[in-house]
Amino acid sequence: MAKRTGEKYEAIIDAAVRVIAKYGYHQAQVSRIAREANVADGTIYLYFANKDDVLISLFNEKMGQFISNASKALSEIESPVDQLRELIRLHFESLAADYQLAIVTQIELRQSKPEVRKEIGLILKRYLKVMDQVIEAGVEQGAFRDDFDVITARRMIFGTIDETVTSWIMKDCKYPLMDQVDPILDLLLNGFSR
Amino acid sequence: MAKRTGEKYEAIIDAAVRVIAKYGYHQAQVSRIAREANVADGTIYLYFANKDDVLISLFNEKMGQFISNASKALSEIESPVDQLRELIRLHFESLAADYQLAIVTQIELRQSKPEVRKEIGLILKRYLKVMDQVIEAGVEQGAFRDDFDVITARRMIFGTIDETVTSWIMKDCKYPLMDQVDPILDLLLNGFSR
DNA sequence: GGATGTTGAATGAATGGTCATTCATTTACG
DNA sequence: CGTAAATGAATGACCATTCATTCAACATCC
Repeated sequence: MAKRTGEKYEAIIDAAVRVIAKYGYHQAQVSRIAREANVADGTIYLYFANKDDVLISLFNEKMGQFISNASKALSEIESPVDQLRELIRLHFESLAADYQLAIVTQIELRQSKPEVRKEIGLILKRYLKVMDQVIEAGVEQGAFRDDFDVITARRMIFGTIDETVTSWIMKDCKYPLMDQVDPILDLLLNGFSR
Repeated sequence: MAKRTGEKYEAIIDAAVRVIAKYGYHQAQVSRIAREANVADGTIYLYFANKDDVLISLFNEKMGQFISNASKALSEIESPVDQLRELIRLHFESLAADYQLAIVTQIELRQSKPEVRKEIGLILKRYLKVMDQVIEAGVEQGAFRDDFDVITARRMIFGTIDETVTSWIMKDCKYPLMDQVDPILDLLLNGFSR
């Protein structure tokens, strides 16, 4: 049991994204996901240990993909400012490209049980490390100030990006998320002060 | 039914905070809240329409209180920079003062059903308006730049504060949250750039 | 080549546990 | 007494998970 690959494995994960995005976390019963994947209820348990495992695997697959892409893309950029811009751009781009996934990761999965959120947190940590590296490079190369705390700065970057995406979804993605990249970069770099 | 005041009304809300903080949202059954409040299960339905109503009322009572305090305090400050500092300070102070409430509003209530979260969002909006006013005053008085979007800036402030509080809770409140006020204010005002 | 056997994937109806909510009854108070 | 407040056992709805059964594909032998 619990194969972790195959056509149906992916079909179930993709069905879960669609069902959760459409009906919300609390209405995403196993049987509904199964129906959406054209699979019997029991089949899900041949590929996943339980319902929680479906959700964790979903996040792991999608986020893991994104972190790999982002790491690689950033490593090919020299300038810390350009790295930061690209980080924001990639983050927004990946969610704007698949707004069902955006709803699921940004809104719905945050309603999951502690055990699930704990796993999600571990996966997210890998992304936060990438952010830290960008900031540290900027400090070392002298593009950024050296008198602030990296963790505080990273929380600011992540918090700002996260809040921006969440409001974008809450407003039904009515405006282009990508338009926010440069305004945010500007404020992060230069602050509000005149 | 559904009186919205009285000794037991408050006892139930406070019990809900304690139970949710201690056992988590998903283990906060009505009967457990009732027991913690020294009240019978059915009594809760004399004061609240249903379980969701307990959660919404909880947030409304606690957050409403905070917004009133903050509005008043800020109106007595002239300098926009000082207003922003005080906003951050009050936000952190109110959560550092009652870390059970912090857990509930910051972590647990975010797992609630859509209907509950919608109500919570409405209440939060009043707070976001206060933030907007602080930013607008800063722009008008020339303390802040006038070439950024107020909404973008507010998302940055709120996102940063929110993420900071969440990590503080996730790290079991091991360091003084208040220590973060000035570093955050500095980064918001001046940015990362050298 | 067709009859028969074997395997494991897939099915979906049935189960069991969990709670929110109700309401018949009791208690307290004026 | 009469009324309102409080009680808590009983109810019923919901849903993840199980597992006896079916099905499909391929192998083996005459």
